[in-house]
Amino acid sequence: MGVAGPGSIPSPELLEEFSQFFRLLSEPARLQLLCHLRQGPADVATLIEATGFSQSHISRQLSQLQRAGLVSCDRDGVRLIYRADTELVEELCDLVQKRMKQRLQQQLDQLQTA
Amino acid sequence: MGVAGPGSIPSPELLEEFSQFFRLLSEPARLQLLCHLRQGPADVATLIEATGFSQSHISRQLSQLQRAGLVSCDRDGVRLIYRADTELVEELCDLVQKRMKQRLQQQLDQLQTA
DNA sequence: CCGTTGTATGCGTGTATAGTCATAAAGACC
DNA sequence: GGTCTTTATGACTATACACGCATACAACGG
Repeated sequence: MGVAGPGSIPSPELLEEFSQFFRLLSEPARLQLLCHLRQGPADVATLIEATGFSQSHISRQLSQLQRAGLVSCDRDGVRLIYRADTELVEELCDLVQKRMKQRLQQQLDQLQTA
Repeated sequence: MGVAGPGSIPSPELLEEFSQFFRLLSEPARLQLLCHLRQGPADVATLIEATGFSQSHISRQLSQLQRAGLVSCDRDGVRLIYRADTELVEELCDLVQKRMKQRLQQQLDQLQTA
């Protein structure tokens, strides 16, 4: 075992699962829906209004998020009320944002040193 | 402010940056490269050998990862030795994996209850 | 049962990009 | 300079999928 650490290489299947998950978050539309839902549950009409996307598009994106367990919904009569299901996305975004800040700061420092 | 929490909706620009970042991780090939590099620095030939991808493909993917600050490289003569630059990716994958396990466990419990 | 409202889905289009091959560019050695 | 090796890039193809339109399907009210 090398000095670099014990982490071995994930199986192709796991790699595929990870990438599929990140793929969900790689679309601004879906990220936007998740953000709206983190403010509290909302029905589809509200989400359409908020995002400006077509009903069919919203419907499809929400299905994908639901299959991944990131959102779920209750019926209110014929309406569906969606809600975000985990803080996972926020935690992920927090990590990424922290790293983005860090990088920008480094670049700033380099410019000032030079 | 609602009871749901203080988190406001990110600007479209930030949303775009997040999604671009996650997009990088949404490709098994890139994830695979990152995993290999986490085992320690490696030259391009090794990465080609390990992944089976063409040289041009590897080169492009590494450039993308480098622009995002996830890898960097040193020259050894004409060779480039790449290295992973942050633990961010591991942390992200750990979070996702934790959540995956959690979901599977829930589904298991439901089946056993029913 | 029928209309109305809200959600899902088949289909088509456009765009982005993964991946390859051929080739150019850059560095090392003679 | 010429040649060899390693990396980068232009051109191309194939595929995935975002997104909208039209429409089918489901749930409620009369």
